[in-house]
Amino acid sequence: MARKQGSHADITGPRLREAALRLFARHGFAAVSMRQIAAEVGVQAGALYLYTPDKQALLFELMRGHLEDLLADWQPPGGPPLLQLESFVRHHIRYHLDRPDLVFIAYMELRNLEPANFAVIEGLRRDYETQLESILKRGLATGEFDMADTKLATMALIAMLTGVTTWYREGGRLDRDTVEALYWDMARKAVAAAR
Amino acid sequence: MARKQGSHADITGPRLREAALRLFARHGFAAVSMRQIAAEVGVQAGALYLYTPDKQALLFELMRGHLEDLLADWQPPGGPPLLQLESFVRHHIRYHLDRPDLVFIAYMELRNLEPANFAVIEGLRRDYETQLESILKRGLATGEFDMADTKLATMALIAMLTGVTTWYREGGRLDRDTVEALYWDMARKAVAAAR
DNA sequence: TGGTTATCTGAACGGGTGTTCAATTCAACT
DNA sequence: AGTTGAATTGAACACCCGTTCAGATAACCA
Repeated sequence: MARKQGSHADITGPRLREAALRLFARHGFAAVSMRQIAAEVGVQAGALYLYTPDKQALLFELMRGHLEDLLADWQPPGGPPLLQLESFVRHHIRYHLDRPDLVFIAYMELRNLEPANFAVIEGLRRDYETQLESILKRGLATGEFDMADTKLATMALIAMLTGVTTWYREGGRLDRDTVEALYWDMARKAVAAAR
Repeated sequence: MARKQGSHADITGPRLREAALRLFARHGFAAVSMRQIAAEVGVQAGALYLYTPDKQALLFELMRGHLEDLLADWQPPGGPPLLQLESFVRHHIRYHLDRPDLVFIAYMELRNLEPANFAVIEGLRRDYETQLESILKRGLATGEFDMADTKLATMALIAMLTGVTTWYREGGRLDRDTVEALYWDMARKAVAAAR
């Protein structure tokens, strides 16, 4: 029963990535089989290999795409470090709330990447962290911020912000704008210089 | 070749839990087989079932033990909320730095718990979060703290603190006491009332 | 209308999975 | 010295894994 209506290649490809993303996020990479993904797509397992060389590449491409989009989607605005930090924090929260599944697997499935793939992903993640640390360093220099160690502060802030995906649920008690504002408030205070 | 030297039951049991903990943390629950664990213990796979009813129970007991220990190990001291918060934060950092593998699987393997087990673990985790939130609420009442939402602040602080396990390495640039002090500094500022 | 080709099926491959259990081994006790 | 029984082996069970590929299908092109 192939080729039922028009070419399926441009439909099955995206559907494969969507199904893999959802299932990996829900059950974990190792716990999901190619046959489960195929069933979700509505196809036999063999057909998936027209669209991905193997299961590992499926995971890697999802993570790489996510991190590259994250990096490309934010450019530091001009202005004082405080304004740059606000832009970074608000963007981080918004971006993560929009893509909970991608964020989830990008943090959870690092262990399941082959060494070469892991190195690429880790590099992209470090690039992202460096963006934040640069802001903190600049703010430290101007005296707007105060912290004993910019690297630790970077990790602490990113962990705090990324944690939003573990509890935020659409339609819950707090709306997205409020969540964004409250995280920005805490982040700002955490690194602020005493006035 | 059984019973080589003395009774092995009180040796194999703990070794099983240690091996499972290490392997689960390193490769993930779903990616580790009972045969791999058995090899680490130095025994055939069948023998593991003298010490655990099944693989799921192995994971569940590790997580339950960790969270129960975490809850039992800290009692709020008397005194003002600021002092209680300091005690909580410092204890959290110390406890997590001492048990990186347990912390890791307790956060990463929730998806692999059967529903009944998940409910237990989630309850324990909520109990722990409630301890922190109580402190924040009290400090908000006394005016020592200032935050718009205690629940969000609780989640943000815990995420920030727990994140220490993702980057801290023994013998690294910062020692444990410094790390503890710097996290306490950020946590304190993040919820502090403007002076 | 007939041939071409992208798309997919369905079976197969070698191997791994969690779990069970009869049989075996051997320290300890009588 | 003989018996007991805790501890373990090793084989077996039924099933699932990622991946490959010859063959079937059907939309498109000449």
